[in-house]
Amino acid sequence: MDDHIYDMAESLKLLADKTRLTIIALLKEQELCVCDITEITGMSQPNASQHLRKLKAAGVVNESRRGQWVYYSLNTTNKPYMECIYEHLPSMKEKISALKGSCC
Amino acid sequence: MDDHIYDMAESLKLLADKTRLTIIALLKEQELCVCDITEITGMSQPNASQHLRKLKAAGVVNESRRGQWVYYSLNTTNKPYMECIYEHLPSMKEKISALKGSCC
DNA sequence: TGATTATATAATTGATTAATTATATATTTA
DNA sequence: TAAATATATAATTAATCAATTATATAATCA
Repeated sequence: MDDHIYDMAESLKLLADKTRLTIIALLKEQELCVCDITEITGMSQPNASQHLRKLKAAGVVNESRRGQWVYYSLNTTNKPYMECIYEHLPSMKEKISALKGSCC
Repeated sequence: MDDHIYDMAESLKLLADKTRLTIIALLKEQELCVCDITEITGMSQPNASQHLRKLKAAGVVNESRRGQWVYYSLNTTNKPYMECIYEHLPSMKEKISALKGSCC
């Protein structure tokens, strides 16, 4: 019971960050590569990479390399207590459709 | 949309802490005073007080003073995206029933 | 009123962590 | 194979934050 609370707290720490929550909101719409995420958000590439690594380590996102590009997608089946958070994220459709896609 | 994500991240930071999550799990069972919480968890009184203050400032818990004692209760209606978290907290019934209640 | 109990606040300390800068690895293409 | 592009990792720095210690406030009771 104590372990469960500890695990929940550790998982929630991952979501309790503006940058990672933005990445999650984007990936909820569709899978994206790192360069898409940096273009949409304006964050640096190393910064995006580090946050994605943490999310992947916790099983929140899945990774798949295709050629030069590494695509990330959201794994919504991972933690049931995260569902209501995913559900209440704002839509990122507009930001994604504004993608120039100059990298991939 | 950016503001919403920022607000969500700030709110989630409150829950992303083992100590506060434990307090929330306890208050989900029933309202408790500060001395109950310190007795059940073994945390220090100033520590409990500080965490409760943060939770109250965010509207996560309600406060009511009755005599010497200040009772806290969980405000589950506050943030809809926290519902699934509250739902998946482990039961604290056993710990609460083991209360000696030597303070209040 | 003075002592006791319950709770809150303030100051300090140590640990955690996000972002940046610099560099390394991996894949593709000329 | 060399150059270019995409991504990852490492090291550093600055900021945030939890817990402790010490002290203050508030309510009750003798």
